[in-house]
Amino acid sequence: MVIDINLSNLAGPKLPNPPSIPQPSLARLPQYHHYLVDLEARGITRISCSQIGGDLGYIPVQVRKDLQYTGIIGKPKTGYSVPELIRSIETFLGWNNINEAFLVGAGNLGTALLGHERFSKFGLRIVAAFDTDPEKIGLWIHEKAVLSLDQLSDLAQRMSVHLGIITTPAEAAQAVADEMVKGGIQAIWNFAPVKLRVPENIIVHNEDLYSTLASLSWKLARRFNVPIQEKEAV
Amino acid sequence: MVIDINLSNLAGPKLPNPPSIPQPSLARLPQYHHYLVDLEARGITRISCSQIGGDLGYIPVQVRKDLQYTGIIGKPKTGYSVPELIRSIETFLGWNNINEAFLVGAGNLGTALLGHERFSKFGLRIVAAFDTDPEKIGLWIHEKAVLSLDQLSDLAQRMSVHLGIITTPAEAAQAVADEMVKGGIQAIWNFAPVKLRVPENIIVHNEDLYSTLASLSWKLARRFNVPIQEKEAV
DNA sequence: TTAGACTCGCTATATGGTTATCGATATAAA
DNA sequence: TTTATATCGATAACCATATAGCGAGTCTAA
Ligand SMILES: NC(=O)c1ccc[n+]([C@@H]2O[C@H](COP(=O)([O-])OP(=O)(O)OC[C@H]3O[C@@H](n4cnc5c(N)ncnc54)[C@H](O)[C@@H]3O)[C@@H](O)[C@H]2O)c1
Ligand SMILES: NC(=O)c1ccc[n+]([C@@H]2O[C@H](COP(=O)([O-])OP(=O)(O)OC[C@H]3O[C@@H](n4cnc5c(N)ncnc54)[C@H](O)[C@@H]3O)[C@@H](O)[C@H]2O)c1
Repeated sequence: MVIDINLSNLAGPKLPNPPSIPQPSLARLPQYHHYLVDLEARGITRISCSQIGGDLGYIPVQVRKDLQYTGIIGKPKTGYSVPELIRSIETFLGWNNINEAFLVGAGNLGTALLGHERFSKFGLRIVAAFDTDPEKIGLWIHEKAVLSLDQLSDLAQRMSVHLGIITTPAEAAQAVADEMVKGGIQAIWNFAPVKLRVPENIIVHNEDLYSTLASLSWKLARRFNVPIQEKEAV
Repeated sequence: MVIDINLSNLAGPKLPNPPSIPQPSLARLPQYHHYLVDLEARGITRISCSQIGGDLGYIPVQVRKDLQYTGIIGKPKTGYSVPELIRSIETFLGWNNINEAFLVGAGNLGTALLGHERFSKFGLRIVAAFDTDPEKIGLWIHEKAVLSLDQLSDLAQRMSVHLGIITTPAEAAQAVADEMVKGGIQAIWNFAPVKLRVPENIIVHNEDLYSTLASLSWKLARRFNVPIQEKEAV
């Protein structure tokens, strides 16, 4: 994996309802999706697991298992229908229904996310940003209004927004999460490198860039600096 | 749970040298690091696995195993020395030696990364950006020069830069990766949602935001729209 | 000084995801 | 029409990681 860091249960203690699909499989589905959309654009209508696996670097069995979770059924010899498979993944992931989201922390990273039009293709629409910096409140960033954090919980309730994105400094993240929970937000996408304390039923996913960085620098260090460690390594 | 997605073997086929630390453990180390730095700032000098686990949502055994990979040794009853533990993690991850990096794709996301000062605390210094857009070449973004992509491989060799960051659109990512490999870059941090084809010995980590998004929307969909699926779920 | 409790470190087991194997089926070519 | 081949779907073996259990050491407090 790139090492997936997947981590997979990086998030925390056990879930009440274990998911019916392995987390790593879930994480691979978007990759297949990107690949398939590209195929479709090139006019290819049918595809086999062996082909997908060959192109993406997985063994065919794994691809087949992953795809089976979406409920698709293929035909022997010919494989799957590309458009059907794309629809199957999208439906399975809930990318047909748009999730509206609030983003908090209109800084470097927040601005980048606000400007990412393509999210709407994947079921995500960021409808507003929030901040505490008076300089930022009132601005429009990538056609989205930056509002005061005070308004968040009230607006989230009134607009039935269920998804929150946190791109504030680490110190502020917990307070922001509390505010989101107060507003009835169900799921949080957290870019700050802290473990959030939220009620059991709230879904939290951390996007920890430092985890990836750690893997990279560990491997680079191992490769360059330290043939000494080589022998220590198991 | 958060569920980390990192998946960890999201990246691809097997590595030649299996790492001496499980990928999930590697991904958790930065979390401990953040937590410990916070503790140190608050003047706490000793810490136990139970305490760490309680605060971060892991069971003590797992914390202990993870930390053991860094080579730290604790004392019964008192636990670990906080500053010693921080140093141990930093050394293990190679965060003491700075890795210089080139970033390609000075767009939304690239700009955010270029502006992130704190990376230098974690062994990463982005020294220059590259782009193909004539409007961008020649600009300075967050005190870093934006150069033409043509110069990349030559400069990478001359400056001995070993790490490359890709924040271009998906279509351009493969060509950029090829250019990086040509320049002798050893490790690539890829934010574009594509599988890169690179020689065996190149380290690639994908930061696939869509994977996280997929998990979130799958869970939200499961929660809201479809009690029907509830019974299908295993 | 001594009893007690807490925590580390090691070894063993359990869980879950990945990989291999096998039979069935549809397509294509003979 | 028949035969060969590729692929799917399901089951089973395998492996990595997470969890549990146990013994040993050290600090605290009586
Ligand atoms: N930018 C990156 O490349 C990058 C990389 C890795 C991790 N991160 C993480 O992402 C987060 C954001 O990073 P950034 O570079 O965008 O930071 P930033 O400083 O550019 O932006 C943070 C924003 O949050 C706002 N903010 C501060 N306190 C707030 C509060 N209590 N409520 C609401 N808003 C508040 C600030 O006004 C600012 O607009 C950080 O936690 C950082 O560790 C960023
Ligand atoms: N911005 C986000 O929030 C976000 C979220 C998820 C994924 N991503 C991914 O990150 C990548 C970058 O996203 P973005 O929003 O920053 O895009 P962007 O369009 O803002 O920036 C892309 C930059 O790459 C440059 N570029 C294009 N072709 C190039 C080439 N061949 N060589 C060098 N540079 C080239 C462009 O000139 C532009 O400056 C995309 O692959 C996107 O899918 C971004």
